[in-house]
Amino acid sequence: MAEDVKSLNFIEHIIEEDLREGFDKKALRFRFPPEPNGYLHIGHASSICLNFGLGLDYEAPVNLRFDDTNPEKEEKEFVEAIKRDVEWLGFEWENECYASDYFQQLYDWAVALIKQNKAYVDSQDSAAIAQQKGTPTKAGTDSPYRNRSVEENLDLFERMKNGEFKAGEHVLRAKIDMAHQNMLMRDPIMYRILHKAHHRTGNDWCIYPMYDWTHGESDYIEQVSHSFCTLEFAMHRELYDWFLDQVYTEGKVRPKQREFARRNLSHTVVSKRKLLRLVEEGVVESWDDPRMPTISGLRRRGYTPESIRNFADTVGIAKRENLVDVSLLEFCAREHLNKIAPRVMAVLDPLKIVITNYPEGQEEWLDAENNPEEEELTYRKVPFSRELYIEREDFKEEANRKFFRLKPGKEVRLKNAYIIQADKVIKDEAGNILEVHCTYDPLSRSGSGTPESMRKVKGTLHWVSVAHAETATIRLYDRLFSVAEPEENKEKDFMEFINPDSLQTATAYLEPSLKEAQPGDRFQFQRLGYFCVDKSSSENELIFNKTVGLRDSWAKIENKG
RNA sequence: UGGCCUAUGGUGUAAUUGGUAACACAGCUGAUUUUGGUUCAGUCGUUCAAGGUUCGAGUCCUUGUAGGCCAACCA
Repeated sequence: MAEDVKSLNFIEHIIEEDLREGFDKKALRFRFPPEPNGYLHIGHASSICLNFGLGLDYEAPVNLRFDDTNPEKEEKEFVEAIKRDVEWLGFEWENECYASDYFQQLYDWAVALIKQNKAYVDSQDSAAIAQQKGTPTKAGTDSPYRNRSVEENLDLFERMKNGEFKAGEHVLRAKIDMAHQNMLMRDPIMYRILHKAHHRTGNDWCIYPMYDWTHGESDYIEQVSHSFCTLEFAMHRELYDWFLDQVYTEGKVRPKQREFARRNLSHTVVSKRKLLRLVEEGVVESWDDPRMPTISGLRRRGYTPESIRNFADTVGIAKRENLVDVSLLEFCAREHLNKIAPRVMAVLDPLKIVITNYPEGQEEWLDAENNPEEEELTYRKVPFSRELYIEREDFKEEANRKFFRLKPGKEVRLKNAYIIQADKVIKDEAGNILEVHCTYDPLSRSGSGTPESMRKVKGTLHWVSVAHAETATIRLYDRLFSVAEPEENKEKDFMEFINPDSLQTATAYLEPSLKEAQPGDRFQFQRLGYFCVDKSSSENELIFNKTVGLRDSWAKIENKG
């Protein structure tokens, strides 16, 4: 049996090679390490899918670890949001970990480093330290405090911990090499003094460890075998390894850091700082505004976890610069929504039509298919009557042969109902079309099996009975930025590229079955797109968010003229 | 001026590790269709450059070019 050779990404290749070289498969362990200082976005989703996906593939545990070493920016609110997002994506973590849980261990190790004369307390300000750092091409110079005695260092460090100094008075630095080619190795800071309450440790500490000192050691404590991060940390790897060397004991798993390129999505930005600006400057309503590339925004927009996971898988992972087109994300949304979203009829831009030969006051409840993709077809009832709304753009007084919708003297089918023909256009004095009078073929009812109903008619329109229509507010979203790479132009602020029409609101008329729709429910408004009931929707006001439109080949034909 | 990383269709990734460059999206044709949706069929187009090793190079070597990253008491 020819086994399908599954193509692997470079990270899987690394793991496979480690396994081949004798690494115990049972010792495989991964982690997803967000800093709880903002909301997760689509870029994080890639990382989540990567790490948790590896966990699933290799049956290895994956920890969710909050990298909470900076009490100035981190908050519990973000911890909760992050947990909710990871869960929503459908992943389960083995342990919920916090770097702050390791503060004591980290401190003990730091003391040990001081005793080995591998760390020292520097009492200069940050400007002086930066000054001595040198440049990529010029070696740095030693701090005047570099050769303090072990005793003095121990004493100072303990007093730092005890809160005897103000922020900025001292730092603890690793003693490595001020002339090192890698600037990160030029005596990196391990601890700084911060008199700030931490969201978990409260006021227990007033010294906080830096990222480099914390991250690798946390991986080690958790016995993470493979620690994946983005490319900008590549230079940190040397330091990661150096710190690990200081604490590593033979026989334990030695974590391995490897770097991948972050995923960039076209027509949006995904840096926390920039997303924050969008929120703070009111460009969007909140972090979970459906235009935001945050996971919570995508959720509110109507994306499914499956579609996001599938997107991440399809995009893959590598080490080169990239810009993934949003159209791929949209494809993934449609692909899944097409399978699961019930079809309904809604008219966003109504044009009234009157079926003149349909008896006044009469109504019929017709069968409408819920989803043609389902294995077993189910139906609901939709009301038909003399006066209907159709989409304004579905009628043209004068149209060419390619326009197979409603036009004078030509037949179209009303979805799930009858075949009609336009007879007369009623206009106001300004020439605006007020309504269109039509006649229907009583024998052409859909599903009736009559020869009339089987007639081949080119166009099929969606419609809603005026008398039975529910109204709803519809939010139509477009790309937040009008250019593919808003951050590309270094001279211009990315905010200049904001698409002013990223949100439009409309009042729609819906078939009555939608009255019961609940927040989070997703539908396909036939011929229009996928829509999701917003969380702010209520009994009094139904609110729908447009997730994504259907593929629109008519728009292409139309644009070609 | 230094170091590290990367380079495969328009886009994102693969290529059983040196053996016929493929998959998805996008584009374009056509078929089917009571959604101009879905589905199906077809089509377009790719190894940064120049040398070298080899029977054979996207893969290895050399040089070059282009892009990204590196000097926060951020992560």
